[in-house]
Amino acid sequence: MPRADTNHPHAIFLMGPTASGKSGVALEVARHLPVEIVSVDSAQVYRHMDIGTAKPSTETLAAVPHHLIDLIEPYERYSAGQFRDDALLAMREITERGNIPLLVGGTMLYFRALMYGLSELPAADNKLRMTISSMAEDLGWPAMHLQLQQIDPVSATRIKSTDSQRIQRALEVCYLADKPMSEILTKPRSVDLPYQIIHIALIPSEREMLHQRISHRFDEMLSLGLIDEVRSLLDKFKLDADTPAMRCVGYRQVRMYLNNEVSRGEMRSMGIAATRQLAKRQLTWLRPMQGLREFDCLSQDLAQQVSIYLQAIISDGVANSRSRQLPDPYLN
RNA sequence: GGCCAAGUAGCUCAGUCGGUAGAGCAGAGGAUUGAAAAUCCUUGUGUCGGUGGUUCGAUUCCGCCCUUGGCCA
Repeated sequence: MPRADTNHPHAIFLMGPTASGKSGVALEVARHLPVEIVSVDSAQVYRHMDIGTAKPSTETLAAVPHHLIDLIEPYERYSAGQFRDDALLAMREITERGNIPLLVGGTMLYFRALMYGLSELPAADNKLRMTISSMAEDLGWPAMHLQLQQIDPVSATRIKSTDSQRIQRALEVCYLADKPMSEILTKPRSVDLPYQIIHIALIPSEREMLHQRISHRFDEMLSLGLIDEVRSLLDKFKLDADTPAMRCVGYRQVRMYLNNEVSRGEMRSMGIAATRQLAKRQLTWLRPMQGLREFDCLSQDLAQQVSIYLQAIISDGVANSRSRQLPDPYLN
C-alpha cells in the first residue's frame, strides 16, 4: 500500500468517465494552482488522432503544460507499464519545477498501475503474439486455454476460456518468463509513489444525462471532421481492424463505415453506444474505490467546486487522510 | 376506394400444426497486471395492435376495426 508521507509533494488524480468534463475542470484548476497536466488516457497518446480522442486544442496545449499526449504513431503500441514509467518521470520533473502534477483521465488501469504498481511481468512480444494468434486460428481459443491449463493451472482457472486476450497474454508471459504467470503475480510489487495524492472522481448523478452528453459529443466530433480524420489516417498508415489504434471508440466504427461495412446511421449509433459502454466500464472501476472525493459532473459549477476544494486542501498542506487508506485491490 | 403484406421486449425480428413466447442489438450489473477507448462474464414478463366469435383454453383459427408499407384505381 502506498504510504503517504506529509513531506511528500502533492499530486492530484482527477478521474472520471468519458464526457464527464475532466478537461474543463483541469483548466479551471490550472487557473488557480501551479499545476501541469499529465494525461492518463490510452487514446490520446496517439498522434494524428485528435478529434475522436477529444484531445485538448492546440491553444489549450500552449496555455497549460500537458504531458503524455502525442507520444506514438497509430501503428505503434503503448502499455500500462510504459505509462507508469512515463508518468512517474513526468511527475518527478513537474515537482522539481515546483509545480503540482495533475493527472487527468479515464484510463483506470493506468491509474491503478500508478497507485498499486505492476508485477514484474515481461513486456509484450509482437512475434510471440503473432505465433499464438495463428495457433489460435487453427486450434481455437478453448484449445489455447487448455494449453494454458497445462503450464499455469492457476491462471487458467482465473481466466475464462473465452477471454482470448488474457489467454494470449498469459501464454506469452509464461513462455517469456519460463515460469507460470501466476507465480510472478504472487510476488510483492514495488509501489513507489512518493506523493500525497488527492483523489477526485467525477461521477454523474444521472446516467441518462451523461448519455445525452455522449451523443451530442459524438455528433460534434462528426461535424468537426472525424470521418476525414479517420480517412486520412487509413490512407497514411494502412491500419487493419485489430491494431490498437483502430480499436479506439469512434475510430473503429468510422473505419467500418469507410469500409462500407455499415451505413452512416449505423456508424453513428454504434459509435455512441460504444462510448456509453466505455463510460459504464469506467464507472465500474470507480465505484468500489474508497477514499475518493466525488463530485457530480452534471452540476453547473463543477469546475469551481473542484478548484475551491483543491485550493483548500493544498493550502492546508496535508492531503485528506482518507486518500492514504486505499486498500490494495490485488490483495484479497 | 380495392387488393396484398406486416403489426410480438426500447430497436430489428424469430416462433407457437391452439396450452400466454425467445434471439441479436441496446440497456443494467460485474471482472480487469505491458492491447485496457481493449477483452470477457452475468442479466429477457412483454395488454404477442384493438375488439367480437369458435374453443375447456386464442398471441396462434375466423370476422370486423385501427396503424404502417407496397401495388392497383
